[in-house]
Amino acid sequence: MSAKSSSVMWFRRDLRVRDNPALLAALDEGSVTALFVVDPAIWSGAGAARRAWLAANVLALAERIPLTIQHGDPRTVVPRVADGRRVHVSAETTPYGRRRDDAVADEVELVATGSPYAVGPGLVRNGSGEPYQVFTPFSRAWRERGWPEPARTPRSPDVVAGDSHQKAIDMLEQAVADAPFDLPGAGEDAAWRRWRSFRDEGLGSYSSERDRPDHDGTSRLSPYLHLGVLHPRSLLAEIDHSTTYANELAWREFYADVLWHTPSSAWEDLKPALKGLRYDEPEDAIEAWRTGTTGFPIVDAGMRQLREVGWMHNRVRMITASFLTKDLHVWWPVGARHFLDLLIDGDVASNNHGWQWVAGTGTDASPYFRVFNPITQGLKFDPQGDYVRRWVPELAHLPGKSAHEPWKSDVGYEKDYPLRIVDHADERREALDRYQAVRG
DNA sequence: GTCAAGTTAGA
DNA sequence: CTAACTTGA
Repeated sequence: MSAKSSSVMWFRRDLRVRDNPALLAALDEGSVTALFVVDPAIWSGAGAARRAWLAANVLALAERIPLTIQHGDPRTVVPRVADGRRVHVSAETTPYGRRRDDAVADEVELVATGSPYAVGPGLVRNGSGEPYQVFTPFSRAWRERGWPEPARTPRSPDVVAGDSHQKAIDMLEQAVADAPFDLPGAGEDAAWRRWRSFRDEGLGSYSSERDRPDHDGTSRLSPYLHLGVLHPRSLLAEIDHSTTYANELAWREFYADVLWHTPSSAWEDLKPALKGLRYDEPEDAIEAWRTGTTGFPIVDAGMRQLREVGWMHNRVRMITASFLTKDLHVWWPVGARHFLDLLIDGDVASNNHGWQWVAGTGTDASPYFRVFNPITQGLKFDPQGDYVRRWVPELAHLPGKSAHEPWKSDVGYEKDYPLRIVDHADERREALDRYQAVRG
């Protein structure tokens, strides 16, 4: 392009300046209007913590480059701001994002460069050209295919200030003020500090420590990856691709790929095999699950961690999800919805397919009869009971692993910890019976 | 330590 | 045909 002009960079799930190919593509055309649109369709459906986390990261980006902040339906706001100019984006791959972008592209020239993933969803195929349905072979092919090097960081990006909507800025600032608890540090610099600290101190022991909810052994990078404050390619460039952490990033890419091929799997069973399964709607028990008062220590600890900090250790996500679906026989979207309302890293692809993995309706040739035992899982992964005591004050007086089995202690219930709402052995059999019934 | 058990992907 | 699969009893 010879005569440099002007374009728009519309930020969505890529709230960063570093390693942002879409931003570079926009800058290649001349001066850039950097736009963020507070979309009521997303904003009104998000809980206070998710709104605060998004707002804090948008405002952090606005401190780095002049950001034009607007509010309203992107289908009308983006064309108005563009005013005939081209609009650059990172490709969005979720069902809502794709519908929205298709609609916006009817009104403006929308140019997609890159995506929130190292390998764009849809690009990894098996030998027959079909999408993978099982993680392990996907991850092998994903590694073999590879991805580009990180994009360069623009030194002094020519971003020009535009008209912001004061109401939109007020909404963001109010959301940060209304944060229900302390959030991680927002913005790219905080994200990179967390990455470097994890890379230098946590990566070596990650494969064994990641499964321990009582230790700080996870990366805690998911909230940044969720909003694109970090790009996974930036991280992969600094580590060995055979590491367990790279494999966890591959899970994220796998689920995005699955959702790309089957958008309906966001809220419906991916595999129809269990369509006829009988589900319950036990309102009181579901509420006990949400509030962390089921009487199963590891389940309650996880559910309270979720409410209190907007994040839950992944091992415990699986345990609590198994409890809702297998012990309470509740359809997985009920749990997926609750997680998405509260998790600051809640991502429709990873969250909902993780739920389907547990429920047995998802990918993976996983046995439908997999039922987590909440007590043995607790004893195995929180062997000293530290995690349970940290999140369940009614059990804080029980020493060591006895916190996992208050029913075995004379003083187990003296702080009013609730009795177990179900018998796990009974409900396990019930779950297996129901699966058998639909399989004939 | 062994078995229970379903599905996929690639040899 | 066989290995693999965030497991439980």
